Parts: sequence; C-alpha cells; structure tokens
Amino acid sequence: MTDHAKQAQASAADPIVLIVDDDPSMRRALTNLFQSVGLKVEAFSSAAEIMEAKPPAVPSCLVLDIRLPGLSGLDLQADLAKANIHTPIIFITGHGDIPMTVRAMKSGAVDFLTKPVRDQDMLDAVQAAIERDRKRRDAEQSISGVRSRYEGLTARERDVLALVASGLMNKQVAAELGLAEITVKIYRGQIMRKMAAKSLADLVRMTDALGIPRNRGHLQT
Amino acid sequence: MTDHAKQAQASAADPIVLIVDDDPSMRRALTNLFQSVGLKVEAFSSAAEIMEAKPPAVPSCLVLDIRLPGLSGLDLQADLAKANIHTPIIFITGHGDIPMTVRAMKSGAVDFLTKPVRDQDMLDAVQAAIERDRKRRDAEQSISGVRSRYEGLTARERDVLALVASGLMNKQVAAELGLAEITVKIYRGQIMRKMAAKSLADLVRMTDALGIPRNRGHLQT
DNA sequence: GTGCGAGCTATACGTAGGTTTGGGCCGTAG
DNA sequence: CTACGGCCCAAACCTACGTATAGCTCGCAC
Repeated sequence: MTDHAKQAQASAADPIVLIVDDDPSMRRALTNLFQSVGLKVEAFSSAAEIMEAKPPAVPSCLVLDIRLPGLSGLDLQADLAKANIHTPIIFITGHGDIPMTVRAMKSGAVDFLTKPVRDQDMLDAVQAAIERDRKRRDAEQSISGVRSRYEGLTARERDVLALVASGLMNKQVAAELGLAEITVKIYRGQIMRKMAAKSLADLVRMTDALGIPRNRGHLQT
Repeated sequence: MTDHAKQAQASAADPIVLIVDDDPSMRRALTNLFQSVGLKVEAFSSAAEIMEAKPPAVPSCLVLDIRLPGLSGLDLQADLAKANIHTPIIFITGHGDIPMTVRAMKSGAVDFLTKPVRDQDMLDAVQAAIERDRKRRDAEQSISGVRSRYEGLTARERDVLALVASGLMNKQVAAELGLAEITVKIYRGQIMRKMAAKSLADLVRMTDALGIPRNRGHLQT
C-alpha cells in the first residue's frame, strides 16, 4: 500500500464529531475544543440540517443542544432512532430538567451535560461515545459478511441450514423436510461452501449471529 | 399439585418491591400504593438496613430515595453493583440535580422520579423494573444449569471441550493437546454426557453462553 | 426450443465421529 | 495397602458425514 493510500485510509477511519447547536459561538467553541485534540468536526445549526446530511461512515458521535430551532434535541434523537441511525448522542443543556434527562438517557444517550460544560467532561463524554460507536460498527460489520452470504443461499438451503444448526442429524433433517438423506448431505456441503464455514461450530455461531430460529435442540436448564 | 402448594408457589414467585426511605410517611404512602395494586412490599429506613437483608429470590425492584441517612442512594447503588446484586433501582428525589440523574442512569437505574411523584409514573416504573428483573433472572437461570455441569468437568475435559467447540476435528484436538485421537473421542463422549448436550450444536451454544474462549475457528468478515 | 439453475435422488467410497471392552500409570483419601 | 478417580491408550465395530459421478423434473429466460 502506498503512503498516499495509507493516509487516505487513515483519514477515512478517523472519528468525527457532529455538532448541532443554533448558537454560533457555541459551535465555534466546541469545534475548537475538539480540533485541539485532533478530532474531525462537522457543525450544524438545526436538526433539519443534520437530517439532510448522510450518516457518517466512520465512528462518530453527536453533540446536541437539547433546545434547538424546529425539532428539539430529544425529537431528533427519536427521529434518528426511527431512521435506524444509532450514532451515540451527548446532550448539552442550559435549562434542562430531570424528566428531560431521564428521557434522554433512557433513549440511549451517552451523557447529558449542563452548561457551563467543563472541557474535560465534554472530551471524556465524546471519547466514550466514539468508542461505543466504534464497537457497534465493528459488531455490525462482523456479521454483514455472514448476512450477505446467507442471502446467497437458496430457499431449500436455508431450510436445511436451520435444521442442521438446530443440531438435527442429516437423516432427521431429511425426515423433517421429506427428503432423502443424500439430498440433505449435498445441500449441507453447499451451505458450508457458500457460508464459508470451516466447521459445524462456525455454522452454528453464524446462524445464532443472524438470529435464525431453532426448530429443535434447546439448551436445558 | 395441591391447592395449598399452588398457593405457596404463587406467593413465592410473586414480585416484591423494596422501599428505602428515611421518611416514615413516605414509606407508608408508597407501601399503600404498591399494595393497592397487589404488589408485595418490604420497607427499610436506611441503606445499611437493606444491605443486611438477604437479596430477594423473586423478581423485585428497589425504590430508593437519593438522600438517605448514612450511605446515599447512589452509594447504595454502587455497593449493590459491587456485591453483584442487580436488582433494578428506581430513584426518587426531592432536590436532585442533573449530574446526579446522569450518574444514576448511567449506572443502570430504571428511572429517576422527582417529588411529588405521580402514582401512575411510579407504578409504571416499578412495572418496568420488575419486568426487567424477571428477564434477567430467567436468563441467569437458563445458564446456571449449564454452568454447574461445566464445573463437573475435569480439567482435561474442559481442554477438549474448548477445542472441540472451536470447530477442530478430533485429530486436530489430539495434536493440539498431545493426545491420541481415540482419547479425544472418549473425552468428547464424556463431555456430551456430562453437559447433557444432545448435539454438537448444543455444545457450541453452551460454551458460548459460558463465555469460553475459542482457540481457533473465528467468524469471517 | 435451448439453456440454465433449483430441486431432488442413487450408487459408491472414503473419512470423521462415537461406543465398548479392556487395560495401563499415577496420586490421594481412607 | 487398597480403593478410587483422573488420565491415557488400543482394537474392533458401527454410525454419521461428505464428496464425486450421474441423472431426473420443472420452471423460466432468451
């Protein structure tokens, strides 16, 4: 890999902090703070504005004033959740109350800071938020390959997979699906190839990661 | 089962609300509230008092004033966490602030209510907390049997189990441990019996539930 | 129609998994 | 010392798994 490519990849993986605040001086102050520790920053002045931007492809977090023109911070949080965007959120507030705090935290906010915000508190919160996002993205990515391979299975292969991963023997799978045992064996081999599973244990873990329901073979108490 | 036994079992599985508040009138009011909807209640006047009591064996939750004589509600929360007691907590406060709220919620509190507390809010919170505890207990119990069976394995059997669950073939396990393949087979049979696993898929799920590390055989991206 | 892929099966053969029977060595509790 | 259990192995035998080769039907796209 060239130095240039390395650089491009490094900057692409660099975390970014998204700021939403209608107060320009606040945006400037936060931007400076984050840039001073080497974080990339993008600032918005309203909820509508950031909803139009595309979700970031790198570990990131939102720093959100709870009081915003138009949609409030809490509304934005709810909208993002509905849009299946899980960027961690840090709230800042001048005149927040406890019910508001509870609602934000219950909805998964990383932190809820009151003005005046101490720089170190903000940096700690952002650090934690980005770390959380990184973990979420890693987990997401680790199953995305498995999921796409699963999509490549035929209907019948999925039937067989579900039963094999449930712990049934080939002959039992065959009986369950009204097939000959040999047919199950052949499908099973195709499944192992298509899913790139090196062992049955692998396959079982993949199906669990995909949330494929088991027809038989539950854990005992 | 006799009617008497049924009654005894029903009452044993009935959820209970634990109240900690130094204000006797508050204790009375909460006790009445919960009993009015058929919940069992136990009331304490300090953190020290409830720490002496044994953790409840049924789904339960704590209703905790944040300001208590001696240990504060937040301290009690921390102590319970350290003692590995995960009863869900609902805080009530007269003069709480936001940082306190954030800290409590980050530490896993179910809710944080401000006085005067609306009855319905409190009942909703308790409902949610008890439901959470019930789920936690169910999950806990479902692996406790597996765990105790794992404890019954010999050291060598655990070695073999770890490698087998990693997806290695018997001969590979044997090579890894410096054994003959036949020996691995025999251990493997003993493991299946002792763990009451009906299939390899079962065994793999058990090891994952127990958090046993894999030496080989990771998922691909 | 022709080709193609999904779905299904059979025969045959080689490998992996699993049990039984029987036996060896070692440390420790009684 | 003896008994017991963990640990280790072997021969024999059976079952389950997996693949290769070959062939069938059906529906669909070109």
